Order: sequence, then structure tokens, then C-alpha cells
Amino acid sequence: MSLLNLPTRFDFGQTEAKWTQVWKTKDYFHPQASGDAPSFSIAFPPPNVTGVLHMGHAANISIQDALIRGKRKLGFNTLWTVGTDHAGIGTQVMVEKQLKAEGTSRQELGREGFLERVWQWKDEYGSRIFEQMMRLGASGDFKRARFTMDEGYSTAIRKVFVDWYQAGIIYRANRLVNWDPASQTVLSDLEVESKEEKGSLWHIRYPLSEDPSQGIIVATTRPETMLGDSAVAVHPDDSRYQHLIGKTVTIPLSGRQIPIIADGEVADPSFGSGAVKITPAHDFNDWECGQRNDLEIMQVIDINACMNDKVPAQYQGLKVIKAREAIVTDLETEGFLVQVDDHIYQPGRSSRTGALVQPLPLVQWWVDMKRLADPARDAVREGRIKYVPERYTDEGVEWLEKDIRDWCISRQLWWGHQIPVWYDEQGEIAFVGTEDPDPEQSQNWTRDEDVLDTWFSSALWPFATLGWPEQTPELKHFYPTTVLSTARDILKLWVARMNFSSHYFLDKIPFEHVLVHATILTKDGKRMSKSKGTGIDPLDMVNKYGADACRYWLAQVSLTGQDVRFADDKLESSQHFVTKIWNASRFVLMNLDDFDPNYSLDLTQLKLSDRWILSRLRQLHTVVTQSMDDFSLHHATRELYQFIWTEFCDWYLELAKPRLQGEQRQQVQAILFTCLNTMLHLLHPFMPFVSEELWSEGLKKLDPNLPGEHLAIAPWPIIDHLPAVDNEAESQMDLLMETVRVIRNLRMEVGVASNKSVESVYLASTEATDREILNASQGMICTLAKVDQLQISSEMPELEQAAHGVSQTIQVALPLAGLIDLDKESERLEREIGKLDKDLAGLKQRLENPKFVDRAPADVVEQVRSQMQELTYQHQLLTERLQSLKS
RNA sequence: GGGCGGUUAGCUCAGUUGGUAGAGCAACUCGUUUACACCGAGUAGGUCACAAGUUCGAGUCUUGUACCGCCCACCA
Repeated sequence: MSLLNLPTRFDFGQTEAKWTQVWKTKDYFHPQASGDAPSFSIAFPPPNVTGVLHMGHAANISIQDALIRGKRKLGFNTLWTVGTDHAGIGTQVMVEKQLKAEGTSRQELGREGFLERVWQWKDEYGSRIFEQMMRLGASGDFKRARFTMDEGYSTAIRKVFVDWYQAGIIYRANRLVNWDPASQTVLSDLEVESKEEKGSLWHIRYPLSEDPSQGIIVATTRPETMLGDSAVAVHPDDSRYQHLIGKTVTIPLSGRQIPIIADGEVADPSFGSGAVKITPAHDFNDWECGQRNDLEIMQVIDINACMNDKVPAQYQGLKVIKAREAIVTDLETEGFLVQVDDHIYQPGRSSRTGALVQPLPLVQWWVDMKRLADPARDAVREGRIKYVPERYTDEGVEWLEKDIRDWCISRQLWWGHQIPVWYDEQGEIAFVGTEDPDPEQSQNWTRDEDVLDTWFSSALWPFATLGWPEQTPELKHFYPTTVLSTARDILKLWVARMNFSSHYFLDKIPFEHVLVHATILTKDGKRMSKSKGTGIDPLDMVNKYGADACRYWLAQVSLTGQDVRFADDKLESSQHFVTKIWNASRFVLMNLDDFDPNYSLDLTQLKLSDRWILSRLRQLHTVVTQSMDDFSLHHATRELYQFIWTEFCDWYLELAKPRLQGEQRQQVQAILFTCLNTMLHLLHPFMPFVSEELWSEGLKKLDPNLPGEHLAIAPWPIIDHLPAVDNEAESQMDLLMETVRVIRNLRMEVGVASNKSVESVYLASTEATDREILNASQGMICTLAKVDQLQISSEMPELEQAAHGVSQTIQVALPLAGLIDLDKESERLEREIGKLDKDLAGLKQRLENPKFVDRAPADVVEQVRSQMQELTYQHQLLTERLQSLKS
């Protein structure tokens, strides 16, 4: 390809496809698990095979790939493990929906037939997810891709279950659990969400058994549960009810008699009537109360959220909501309903199906969390696992420290890891093992129907993906992983669980850093939601703006610690940046057609602008390199933008243009080459495609000796041979740029069109060094300010008609006989003087404060003094101008 | 009820150890000067939510208030 007649727009579609293919063919992202290079590894949080990736995934890919690509180029042996999660409930729900649309059901297909269908689904969506990742440029190791239900992974799961079972950490117990009637399975506490909803608080009178004319009033948000009440509790110190404790009341509509008990934990005298009905089978607090007081557990709601046969006939089989209506009506009719209040409460709902969660007593499998939590907590508390941003540290461990409750791991689903437990004919546990039992021996045994919670398998992700429980080279080489980058909402659900699993089985931390990235919100700051249609497919954005633009924007905003609002136009400006890079590179390459790669830059012949841009380049290099270690990707991206667009394009390239025509051509070419080469390397983690294209098709062809066959694996640029940061050059350039700005400003103010050059500009300074700098850079000022010639002197001559300005210690005058409107000019000067007055007043106030001069550091005082001096000087000059104008 | 964030230019957001506020987009003016009009040059726009405190000095530190968001625990 010839870069000399490239289009002015970067064709991202074609280029992305090309490089994805090349990188894949070259196997660049499939590292050997050997060698002396330090390792840097990330396990990509496996997306659910329920569907396609969303913007949150794209953000996370942008972050992780930036780090992986950066570290790869920095010489680390990098492994980015990718894969997908079987997502038990989620996937099963999706496939069941599909079946329903086809007029069949999982029950009709049977367990085996159903699982076959789910595997088909998985194959389709799993590969689609990998395609999406590749489209975004993810340099993951797709050859080592894993799935949470692949063979090796399943072996790991079995081992964990059996080990924990044998250690007594996994046990089976009958307890109150969260039941999702929609998906017909148990949920863990973390899978239940509660949000405020409008409801009612019904006050119901329970008559005293011995004297129905008396009674006790209880309040409830769920009247239907009264049919399963086992007691009414009052506070032991509540004087109103002392005489009733120990007596019994009759449950209205049911006629059952239940005791009035004293329980200080569940009854709050200040709420409602101070008396509370206790339903151990359907409420977590009541369950605890039942345990304390040895109450009957009377289940009245079944797994379909319907009233069961323990309730009066007229309510049997009714859905709880219907039953509630019927019961309330009947209570009212029979005079038991005392009062109804509007009430805001927070019912639990399934995070997956949104169904109202029913607390039900069921026999399930549990993990004893207290046996696992401590080492995981210590690793975080002692700083061996670091959270970024730091504030998430607490969120990461508080759950392990305080709120920890045992984890219910069995699910009544078909899709997942079936629990490796067999029961004998009596229903007793007969066998638990990593291999299936001997068929002869197990003839009359039945296997536990349930599967394990999806998070039980996700908890092994960072090490199971590396081959554990086998002691693989990958495990030795890449474990613990370096970084885990994830969304905030799964810190407990997933991150904490990987932590304790890793400590138990490998006695190691699973990762050193936990990066918590931003949530990508809609334009209005709402959560993106597929069901509301506010979700955005990253591929649409890639197709529209290109992968580089998307990645760059996401990397820039996703690690600042703040959630971000997404809108198309933001990607537009990133795309403009890509175009800018493309065109700047095109210009450089066009001017390197006769570039001699063997020419070595003569450091003794550098001009001011050369020294300046190289100094800036070095600082850019430092910032971007640093960002790979401290994850300050937003700094890196911003600095790249500032450097490339403003410093390199707006100033340096403009200065380079005339020099490329003269005797300095080779020297300038060498600097342009160095800048572009370094820029493309530093950009590559954020914009892999455009940088690879420009480097491989451009620079690498000009100088085949550049290390690395492609930019993706070319070593990070070394700039040690370049001059150190040059403060002198930077401050001198600042002076010159400021002067150019003043001239441009004057031109605009007096209405000189920007394409017209002006004949001459007068510059005067009493400082010899100023004049020296100006004299040495006359050409530069003329080029940038479109001026034919400069008159540089120590004193500003009296000019007939001119516009005046001042740049630091330099007076600037633009003489334009006939073009200057005297009134406008004095107005302008007055405006400038006004600004100076304001600034000077502030400075003066500080300097006149003896405490400031006394207590502030000397360099700060000095800085204020010199600023004062400079502004005073400017003030004086402009005032003189104004006076002479008026006289 | 407890915890954590946020409140900075019209909009979306930066602002590293306290030294007197920046970018992108939008607006306005000028310009097609052969890298780029997805461009260049310039202009305008902010008592940094509010109040007190510490300090010579506070967007930055402390306390309180208001509003918005998230997380946890829940009074039935």
C-alpha cells in the first residue's frame, strides 16, 4: 500500500478486519507458559451466554485490553484468559422462553433433551460473544478460552464440592430459603433485590380465645400469611400486654389457636400496636423467632406461590395475591379488619425474573461461610489485594466480616453442574464423589436432581481456567493473576467468592488488584436496560464510529471512579481524534518519502521547537507508561490527546512545514519519525487498529529495522537516547506561543482576515534574553502568525496607527494605517487594562499581607512577586498606549 | 436507619501532594493557507450546591445542611 495517496478518512472497517486476522494468524496473543519474563495475567470476567455483550462489557474490554497490550509491549509475558459463563437461571429462562414460543416445554423434552437444546444455545451465543470481543480488538487468548461447564472445569467443580463436603463446610439443611416461583428455584440472598413499592398495612384483630370480646391487634403487609401464624409476639416489657402473655388467641377465618408470647427481638412496642404476628414458615424474622420459642412451622404457601391444603378450603389453590384480596374482604365482612394504612415497603424480588420472592422452608445445600471468610478478609485488610478506587475496599470485605450468612448453593434447575450426591432408597446420602458411583453398586440410588448456583462455578474462575486442579504450567506461571477488572455490582456475588475459594484451595490470593470500572449509563443518567430498550449494542457503535474511537472513549472515562453517561456524540469526538491522528500521520509519512533510516539525529543541531517537542514527548511517554502500573488510563488518554492534537499538530507540524523544504529536511524528518513512532506505540493500547495500520504499513516500511514485526508485539519505545526534559526549551516556547497568540488576537480584533498576511509586527522588550529568543525564532513567529517581517527592538517606537498588546514581558504592536478604529482600539485597551487591574488587585492583596509573606513558602512568594512585576509592567505599557491614543 | 459517591462554563466531565479553575461538545466571529472543514485561528462563558471552621491562602482539608444516585440492613 502506498501511503502517499491515502484517503483523508481512516477506513476503520476494512482495517479492523485485516489486523484482527493478522494478529490471529500470527498467534500473538497465545503466550507460552514459560520463560523468564515477568508475567501479567488477567482473567476476563466471563460474560453470560444468555446473550450478547453490552456497553459495560465493552468498557471492561477497553480497560483490560489497554493494560494487556501495554504490558505485552513492555516485555511482560501476558495472558488474558477469556471465556463464558453458563449462567444457570438466566440461560435456562431464555431457552424455556424459546421452547414456549415453539409450543413445547422443558418438561416435554425431558432433562436430556432440554440440555441438548441449551448446549445448542450456548454454542451459538458463546461464539457470538467471542466475535464481539475480537471486533473490539480484544487481544485475549482465544485458544485457551474456557467455559464454566467444559470438561476440565466440571472436574474442578466436583473436586471443590467433594472437598468441602468432606470437610463439613458443605452441608444439607432444612431452612427458610428465598424461593423464586417464576423460575421455580431457590435463590441466594445476593440474588434477591428489594426496592420500595407501594403497599398497605392491614391492622387485624385477633380475638382472645377465653374471651372473644377482647383481643389483640396485629399489623401486617401480607395478610395471607396469617393462616400460617404460630404465635403473636409482644415485647416482654410492654405494660399493655403483660396480662396477655401466655394466653391464646384465635386466628380469624381459620379458627386455629395460637399463643401470645413475649419476644423482645421481634416485637417493637413503638411500632403499630406493639404486637406482631409470627409466621415462621414465610418470614425470615419470624423463622428466627420460631427457632427461639420453639414454635410450630406451618407452611401455607407452596412452590407455585399458591395457598396449599393447610388453609380453609375457600382459599386453597389461590395465588397469594388473590388469596390476600379474598382474606381482606372476609376480614372486613366479619369485622376483624380494624384499619388499613398506605404503606411503603420493600418486598424481595428475584434479580433474574423479577418475581416476588416467597420465603419457604426447604431442604437445601449450604456452604458454611464462617469457615472460609477469614483468610479472604485478611488478604484485603492487609493490602495484599488492592481495590481501585480504594473506597471499594470496604465494600469488598464488609460482607465477609459482618453480614456473612451461609450460602445456599443448590438450585432447582436443569442447566448447570448437577450436585454429585446420590441417595439410597431411604433418601439418605449414600455417595458423594468426584467420579460417578459404580453402576452396579448404585442401582437403587438416585442422584440429587439439583444443580449448583452459577456463582459456585464462577468462584473458581481465575484458577480453574488455568487448569486447576491439575498443576499445569499455566497455573504455575500465571497465578495469582495480576488484575481483575469488574463491574461494581458483583463485588460480593463474585469477587469475594473467588477470594475465599482461592485461599482455601491454593492458599493464594486470586489477583493483586481489583479494578472497579464505571457503570455506563444512558444519556439521562439511568441504568441501561435491555427490556426498556435503552441498552446499546457495542457492535453498533463499532460499526458506526470504529473500534478505536469506542475503546479510546471508554478507556478515558471508565476508571475515573465516576459513573458515566453515554451519548453518541461523545464517540463522535473520539472518532475525530482518530481522523486527526490519521491525517497527521499521513502528512508525516508523505514527507518521509525520501527518509533515510540510517540518518541519526544530530542532537547538537536541535532548534528550540525540536527541543520542546522532544521534551514534551518524553513527558508523554512517562505518563502513559506510568498509567499501565497505576491504572490511570484517563490521564494517559487525555495526555495523548493534548500532545497529539495541540502540541504536535497545531504547533510542531506547522513549524516543520517550511523547514521540510530547506536544508534541515533530514533533521526534521528524523524528529517527525521519532515522534510518530513513539506516539503510535503509546496509542496502541487504546487504539490498536489505527496505530497498527500506520505503523506496520507506514513506519515499518520506511525503516524495516524497527524492532518488532507488528506494532502489537513491538517493544515499548525507548527514549533514553533523547534529551532529558528541557525546562528551558519549554518556557521559551511558552513565550513564543504566547506572543503568536497575542499577534493572532490583535489581527482578529482589528479585522484582518486569517488568510491575509500582515506586513510587519513590532516586538519590543527591555530584556536582552527576550530579544535573543525572538531574534532566533523570527521565522517561526512569522509562519505561525502570518506576518511578513518582524521589527524587534528594546523600545517600542511611536507608531502612527497600531493595535497594541503584550505577551509576558514583550510589547507587541500591529501597525495598520487606516485599519484601526481609534475608538474601538481604546475600548479594547481599556478592557485589557481592566482585566489586569483585577488580577493585580488579587496579587497585591496577598503581597501586602505580612502573614502571607511570612508564612507561605519562599518559592510561592517569589512566584507571586514576579507575576506582580510582570503584570504591573504590562499594565504600565497598555496604559501608556491608551494615553497616547487619547492625546 | 447505616454506609459510600456526586453537586465545577449552556451540556458531558477533568482538576495528582491546599498556591487562586481546564477539556470536549454547543454558541459567536474570521478563514477553504496542498495533512485534516471529522479542519485552522480567535471570542465569550464559572462568587467550583449552600453555611461555618482550620489556614497567610480552600474546588481541594474538617463539620453541618440541601438535593441526586448507589449499596446494606430492615418496623411487622
